[in-house]
Amino acid sequence: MSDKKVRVRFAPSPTGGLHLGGVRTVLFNYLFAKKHHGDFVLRIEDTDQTRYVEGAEEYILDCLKWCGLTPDESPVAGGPYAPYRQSERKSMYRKYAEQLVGQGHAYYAFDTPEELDKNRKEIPNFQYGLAYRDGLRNSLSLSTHQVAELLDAGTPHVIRIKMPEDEKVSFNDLIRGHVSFETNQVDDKVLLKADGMPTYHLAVVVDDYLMKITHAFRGEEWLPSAPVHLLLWEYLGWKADMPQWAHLPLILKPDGHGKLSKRDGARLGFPVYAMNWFDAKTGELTPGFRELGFLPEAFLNLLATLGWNDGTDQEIFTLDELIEKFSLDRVSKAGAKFDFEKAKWFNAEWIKRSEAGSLKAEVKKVLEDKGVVVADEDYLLQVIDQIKDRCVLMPDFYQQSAYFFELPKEYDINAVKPKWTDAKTAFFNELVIGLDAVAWQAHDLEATFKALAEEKAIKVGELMLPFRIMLVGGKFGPHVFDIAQLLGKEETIKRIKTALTVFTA
RNA sequence: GGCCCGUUCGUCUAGGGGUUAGGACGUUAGAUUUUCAUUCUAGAAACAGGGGUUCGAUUCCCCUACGGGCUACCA
Repeated sequence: MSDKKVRVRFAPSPTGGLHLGGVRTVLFNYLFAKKHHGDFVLRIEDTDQTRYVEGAEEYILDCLKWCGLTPDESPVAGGPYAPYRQSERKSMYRKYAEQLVGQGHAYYAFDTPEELDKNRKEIPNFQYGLAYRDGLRNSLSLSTHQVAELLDAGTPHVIRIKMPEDEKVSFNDLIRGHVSFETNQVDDKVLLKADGMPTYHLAVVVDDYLMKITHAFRGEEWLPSAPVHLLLWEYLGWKADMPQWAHLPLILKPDGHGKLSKRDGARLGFPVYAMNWFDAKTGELTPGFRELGFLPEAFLNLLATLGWNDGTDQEIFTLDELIEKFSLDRVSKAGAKFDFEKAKWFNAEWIKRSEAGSLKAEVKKVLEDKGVVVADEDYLLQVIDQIKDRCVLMPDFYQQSAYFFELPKEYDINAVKPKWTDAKTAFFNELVIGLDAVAWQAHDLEATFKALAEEKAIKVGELMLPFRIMLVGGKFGPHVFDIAQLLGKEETIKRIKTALTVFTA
């Protein structure tokens, strides 16, 4: 097994938006594949036609693209093991299910869903298996003749695996170590549905085998069905090719307990999906990390450290670093509660560490979406350098930089008016004149400003805030003389004059 | 209920038979920033409980408790 080329797959069901945990599973798959110079496959598990959602597959592809986790093989990229949608592979599965029936490891079952519901309701701990299968309608309990008749009549039926009696199924999970199950406790899972589609259980085994998957990562919620899959690999005669399993810890709600769901996001005010997801049926929009203003690098970074660490104090990792350092044996076993505060911290760190140039396009979009005209991109770059340390999410760039591009929309008048004096009016009137002659550099501006203050016998501290409000409109932003320098002489003077009329009105 | 998995500061985690149990987010207090944020410094804050094993357990074993997952012709 170890000499085989590493091949992993992400196998989502196209039923809606892509959850945090889903992206983390993709990430771990991707990191593992790249680290071992293997292939990363995207396989769409659309075997449940009743749950199919229009646009979900495209959405998943878009998410992967945004994250930069491009599959080597996928429904759109194709590949040597196409097709990559299980619905298009439908015809492949039946023969394996029939093979299992022939071998005595599976059987036909004719019970209707209604009958089974009734049993579940009436019999405590009912499960279709050892204890009850003889009393139900299937090819184990019925005579060969009866079964043939039912089959000939086209009676709807499923194929179920026959769990063996008194056996222990165990395997070595890459994250959890030794895990074992008693077969008597596992029910006879459906392998092939009445509509001819395989269930996940059959499809995942058949496709992992056919696609030569070497390592299978999935959420911990799959652990209970692992024995079914193990047995299938064995019964189908493929045991030597079975991938190594790794069941990832779950991502939990920040408060209370349980798996994180999109409802928690709505309830607690943070995104759960990677990108906005619009449900055409309900008209409901579920917000995403991307639209909220997360950088994909930060998103990946925070996901990577949710359940994994490299053993050092390092917390900020680039994708390349993650590929280099990732290791399954450093993935923790316990579920992790999602912490949105820390998620934002990751984003702020990434913004701070990013070059203005790499932020430019996204910042420009943020500003233009708000109606701010960005005419000069070099100017924009300088603005970004001035303010990126104070932005946590990308939309913060609007609030933090709009005044660099247009007159303040409003002035924090309460911060200046109560203490305003005629002397200050005189100061700023003279400042306008004085400024006109200054070489336009922050430190020269500051010197001129302070000299004039001294001459007028006004404390500099009394003048700094009004000056800031004049240029910015509020009590925030970088050093005021840096702002003035960037704004330019003409604009600065204009803003002083404009604000003066407001302050003295 | 049954089965499976798990359990170190509020949260994410490091560590591992002998440590002042480390880091990060958040939080508190200071410093810097004539605004705010950043930054810096300091502080509070954890080994679920009970039995073993051992000279010595937070670390290894067992039990209990608690938490989570699964228990569909969904994935």
